[in-house]
Amino acid sequence: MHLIIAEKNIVAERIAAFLAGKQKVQTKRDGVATEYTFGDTIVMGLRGHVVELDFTKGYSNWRSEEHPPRSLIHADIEKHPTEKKIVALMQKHARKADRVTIATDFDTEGELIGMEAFELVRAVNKNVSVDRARFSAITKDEITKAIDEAQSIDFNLAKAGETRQVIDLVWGASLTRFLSIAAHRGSDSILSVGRVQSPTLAMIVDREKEIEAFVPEKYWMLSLAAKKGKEELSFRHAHGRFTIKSEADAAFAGTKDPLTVTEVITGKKTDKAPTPLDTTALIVGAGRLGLSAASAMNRAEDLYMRGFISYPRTDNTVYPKSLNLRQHLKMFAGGEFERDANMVLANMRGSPTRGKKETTDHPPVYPTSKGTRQEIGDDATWKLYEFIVRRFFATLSPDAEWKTLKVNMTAAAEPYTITGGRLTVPGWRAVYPYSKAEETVLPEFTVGEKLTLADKLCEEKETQPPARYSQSRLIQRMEELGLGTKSTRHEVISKLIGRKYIEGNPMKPTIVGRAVTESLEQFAGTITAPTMTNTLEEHMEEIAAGTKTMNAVLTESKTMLSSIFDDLEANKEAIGQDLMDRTIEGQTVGPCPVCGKPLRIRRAGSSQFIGCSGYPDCTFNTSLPPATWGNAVRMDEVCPIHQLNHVQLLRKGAPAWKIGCPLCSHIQTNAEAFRMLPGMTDAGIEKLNKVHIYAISELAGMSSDELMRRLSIARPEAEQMIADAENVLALLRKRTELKKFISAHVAPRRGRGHSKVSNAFFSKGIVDVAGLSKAKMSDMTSSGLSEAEAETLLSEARKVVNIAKMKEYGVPTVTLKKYVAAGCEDPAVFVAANPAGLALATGASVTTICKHQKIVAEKIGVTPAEAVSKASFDEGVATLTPLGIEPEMLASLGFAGVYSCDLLKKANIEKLARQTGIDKEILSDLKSKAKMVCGK
DNA sequence: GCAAGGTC
Repeated sequence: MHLIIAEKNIVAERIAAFLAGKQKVQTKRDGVATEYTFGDTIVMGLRGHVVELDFTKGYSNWRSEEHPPRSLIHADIEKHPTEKKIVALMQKHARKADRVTIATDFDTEGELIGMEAFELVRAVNKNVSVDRARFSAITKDEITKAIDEAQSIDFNLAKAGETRQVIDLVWGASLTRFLSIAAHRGSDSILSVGRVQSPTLAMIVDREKEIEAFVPEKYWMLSLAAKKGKEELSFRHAHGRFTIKSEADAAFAGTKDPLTVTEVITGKKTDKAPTPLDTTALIVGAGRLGLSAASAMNRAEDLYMRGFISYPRTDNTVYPKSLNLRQHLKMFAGGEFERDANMVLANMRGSPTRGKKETTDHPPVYPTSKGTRQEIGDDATWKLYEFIVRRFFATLSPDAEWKTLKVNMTAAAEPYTITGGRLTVPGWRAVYPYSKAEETVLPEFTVGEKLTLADKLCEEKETQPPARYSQSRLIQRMEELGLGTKSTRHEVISKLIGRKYIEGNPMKPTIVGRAVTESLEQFAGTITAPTMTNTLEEHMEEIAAGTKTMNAVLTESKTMLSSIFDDLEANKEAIGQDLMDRTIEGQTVGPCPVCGKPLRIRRAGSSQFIGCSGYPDCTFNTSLPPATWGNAVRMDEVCPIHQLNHVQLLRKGAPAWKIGCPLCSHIQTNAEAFRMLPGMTDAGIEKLNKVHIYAISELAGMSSDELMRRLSIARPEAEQMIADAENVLALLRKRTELKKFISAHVAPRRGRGHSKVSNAFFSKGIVDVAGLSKAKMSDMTSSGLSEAEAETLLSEARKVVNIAKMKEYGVPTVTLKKYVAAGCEDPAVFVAANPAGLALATGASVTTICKHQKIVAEKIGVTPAEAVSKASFDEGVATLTPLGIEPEMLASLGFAGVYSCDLLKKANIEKLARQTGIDKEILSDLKSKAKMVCGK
């Protein structure tokens, strides 16, 4: 049997289809593992790497004394299967195979993946012959030829790939652990370091520093408006930017009639059609459509898996010869792009455009089938597909041609100029609207022609700092520097965002990102420079060429890392302290208004607040919504009044909740409460704020001496104020209680939140649960509640009030709970209830019940229900036992005063049915049973 | 819990 192993399922499927010819291919799928069988051949796909490198067991504990970060440099490394199902399937077939062909992608990583497969195959079948097929396009001819002329695995090339794996793991893991431990960072906030991510982060940090250090310079631009007939045209001064004001002024003064055309230059310009799409160009194009790099790649992956486009991870910018371009244009017949496709077919350029990079593993990204808006569904994904289609069209279309015109003139002695352009041959631009071509059509000019000066202008401008990186710009830079690969660049950006190293769009570093970069630059500069990748690649080439061994390269790399650790360990305390000091900055929002020490965002569990770092000497604090609404983070904006950084709450998948200046917001929230003080005005509130009293609770808790001193007022006034504040505070507490009560019993609806209902109640004078229990129905329905909701709320409120009363009268909590469960929390209902019924319903002793009823009855001034003695109750209930009555029914009977066989026999069925709600027939049944059981 | 590289 011949086993063919491809890098991915989709390639396996196509290899099988090509090789099977007319034979039928049998597909067997088991989760992620799929195999394709025809004749004596099985083709299966891997999922890229199916094994992973990791340190041996003892190194998994980060804080192990025995294995500190440094020890990872020389730790043993093992390979673990990560795709167990696929490995199992491969080994199952390998056992029976007499030929195995590795058909992974034709690049370094593909060779390594192939070697991994080889090792797994040989582990179960020592003698099987293994060969390697290399193909640069997945077409029938290429594949057939590659399998027929299979070669052997290039172990040197694979070893080169493995060297990269080991170096990345050792450097990344050891430095990540060192930095995280030094800065006391936990599992959710580790400080990661890597050969690709660290230089990428450093680029963003560098750019930010350039922007900060930028000093804008003034310059001046001169222009004039000239009239030609009725048309007014704007000419620029030929000097361009004036950097010296006096020169600009002189030129401006010299700009006057007569205006004379001195030169008319016409020309032609070719506007080249764009080149085929590689991954980077795809991400850049998607960026213009408003997609992030990660979103673009996810959508492209989706389009690829559904067969709409070719493989989206490619560095190739040259279409392979085997690709039938005409056929791919014809496939758009009958669809949305038919007209454009026909136009391209009719005017196709001699050969398609080609970019600078040509690789052998995958073609450039192009459409592989016709999709409709409906099929593709998602709007953004459709736009991406359309872009790929139109780019494909553009690469097959003729270049565009422009006719250009440049007119020079003088205004007295000052030279001015204007340029125009007209698109004479639209070419590719007719099918590719993504880069706009602005036409400026100028009228005809002749040399010596005179124009009239209509206006002149001297604009003062400033040079601008360099722009922050957009995601696509950064990915372009990464590619230029050789950082990452087509498949990983966008992931690196996502990783930096996830580690909270960078934020925003365009991207800027966070304080943490900056601190980490600067620490690394100082102590482990190698890892922050893109040259580490370049050097590694050179070494890999040498290993592949056989001029260097893997071991030699690893030893050199490890020696270098060891000397970095000499430095790091010697400065461990300082590095850690520095990182901690600097990253705490992110939690600092500015000076405390009371004592001037820094205010910090503090967190304890899910609650968060802003507190003074001078605590406990200074207790100033402001509240923040709990972290379930989002983590509080500092913003760059600073409040001009309080010099505090603005704060916002960030939660995944939700828009940011901007709190603004924490003190402004604190003052605003508390102003409402202050206004409840009798005679309080806005000016009064301001006065209080000025002496650092920001909340009513602070005022209520203050000593009169302290208030007298702060406000310079007399004692009676201070005492009055504090008393008023206490009253307001008590009222507010009741309100809070009412709010809680409402949110517990009223379901929120769109447009009717809990606070809306609460506020409606407050405005009607209903401020607490006791008030609610006596509320009028009309007040409740006009507060936004339905009648049914109002009924429930009312009865719940009464219940709460009644329970409170019962407690107050002296009914112990434990028993009270039982009475509540039996529906007897209303004191009036409770005292009137038959003690036997209560005893049966609650299980409490009848004596205790009578005692409680007596106490409560006295308090509310009524006579309690007739007492029942323990003896008569116990005896009576015993006589009922043989009847086997359900406990619930027994209680109902008890409440109606029937708790013995005798009482049952004497009962009036009509009346009993009304009292208990039990069916008459059941009752008479019981009664006759009672007569039989009890006799007489 | 670390990296970067495959692929889904």
